Amino acid sequence: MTTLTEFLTARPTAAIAAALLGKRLTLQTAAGPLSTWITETEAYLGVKDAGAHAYQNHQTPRNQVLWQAAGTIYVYQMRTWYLLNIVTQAAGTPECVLIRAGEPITGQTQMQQNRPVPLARLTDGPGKLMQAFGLRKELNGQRLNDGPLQLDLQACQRVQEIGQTPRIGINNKGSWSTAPLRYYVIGNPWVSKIARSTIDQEHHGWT
DNA sequence: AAAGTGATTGTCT
DNA sequence: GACAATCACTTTC
Repeated sequence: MTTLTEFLTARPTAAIAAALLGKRLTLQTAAGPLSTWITETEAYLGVKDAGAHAYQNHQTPRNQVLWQAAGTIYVYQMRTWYLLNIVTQAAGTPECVLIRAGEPITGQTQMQQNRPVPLARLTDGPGKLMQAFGLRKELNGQRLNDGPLQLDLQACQRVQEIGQTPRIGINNKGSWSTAPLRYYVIGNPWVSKIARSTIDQEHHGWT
């Protein structure tokens, strides 16, 4: 049995980001559980990564929770949206994985109340996922699996094929702009910026 | 289908 | 005052 801490520390953060695909992410609410299969992630490699908030160990009030232990939730605001990250590696090593999208499993009705759009556009982006969950910054600094937000390492889909591209929105950061640190489930409809023609209607990219 | 633009708001220098 | 780990809408092919 792999513990959450082992899962989030025993290998490089890029490998953790890939391993998170297909895992179940659930938010417990008064209206019941809102859960998704993770379909898209990005790795942020801390002090050496020019695209990361923790680049060169630069600490600010916004990003300070990145230096906490693996499993700490890092939420920050991007314009009018909120983005969810999971801190990886030991305390003091400010790396993390951005959860960019997920396939709805349960709580679809509730999620569509939080974000009134068609199912196909409900959770196919990092800001959209957080809006569907009805979350803002309240979970920042809290611990995953120690509150309403839970990652289930047992329940998971198996990914047919993992796609890899540069991270979205990381511009003018030299080789870090092109580093292939974004991972996604090829064929899944709930992935940001994908061509409809590549969607696997039958299995959504799972085996 | 892809590329471009504007909205909008907290954060940091 | 500049800018951002986004999104939705418009334009163009």
